[in-house]
Amino acid sequence: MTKIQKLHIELREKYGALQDQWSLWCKRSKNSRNREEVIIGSILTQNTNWKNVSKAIDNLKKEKLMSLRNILLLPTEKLQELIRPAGFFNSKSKYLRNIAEFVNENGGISSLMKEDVLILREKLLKVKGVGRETADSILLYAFDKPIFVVDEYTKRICKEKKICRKTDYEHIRKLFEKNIKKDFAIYQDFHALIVMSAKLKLPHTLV
DNA sequence: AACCAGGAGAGAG
DNA sequence: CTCTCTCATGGT
Repeated sequence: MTKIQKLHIELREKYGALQDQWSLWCKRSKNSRNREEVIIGSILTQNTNWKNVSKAIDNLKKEKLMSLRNILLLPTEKLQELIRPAGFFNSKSKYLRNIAEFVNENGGISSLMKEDVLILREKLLKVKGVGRETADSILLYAFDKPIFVVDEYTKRICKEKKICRKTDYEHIRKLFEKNIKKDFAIYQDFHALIVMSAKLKLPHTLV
C-alpha cells in the first residue's frame, strides 16, 4: 500500500464521520441546476472563506437567480451587488460571465459532460478566471469526473507526510490519480477529507 | 487592528 | 518555472 492510500484510510477513519458544508453541498443529488450552482460556487470561493461565499450564494438564491443563464442576463451592477460578500466582485463578476458564456456556447452542462475529460479540462483552463484548481473542482464536483483537486491543503499534507517534496500542481495531481482507484466518488471523498483535516487541525498520527 | 480565507492573472526575473 | 502584486469582503 502506498503512502497516499494509507493517508486516505487514515483520514477516513479520523474524519469520515464528519461532513463540512462544502462536501455536503457538493454531494447533493445532482441535476443540471445543482451542477451550475457548484460551478458558480467554485468561482466565488476563490481565495475566500466559505461563510462569505455562502452569503453570496444565498443572495442569488433569494432572488431566484442561481443559474448560469441568469448570470448572463443580469446587469453587471446587480450581479456585483449580489456576489459582493464573496469579495473580489469586480473580477469574479467577469469570471462568472466567462464561464457562463463558455457553458452556453458549448451546448450546456449535459453536452459538456459527454466530452473527453482531458480535452474538457484544457478548454476550461482557457476560460479567463478558471485556473487549475477551479477547473479541477468543476470537473470533479460539478461534472463527476475523476480529476484530483490539488489545493494548498493538499500540498501541505504532501509535505507533512513526506509524500512528495515538489509543489508542482500537475505533478501532485498525477501522483494522487496514479495511487487511487479511478473513481470520482473516491476522489471527492478524499479531497473533502484533506480539506476537513486541515481546517479542524486535529492532531494526526503519522503512519 | 492586522491578518487570513479551497485563487487567478499579469508581470518580472 | 518561481516569485510578487493586485483584487475586496467579512470574521477573528
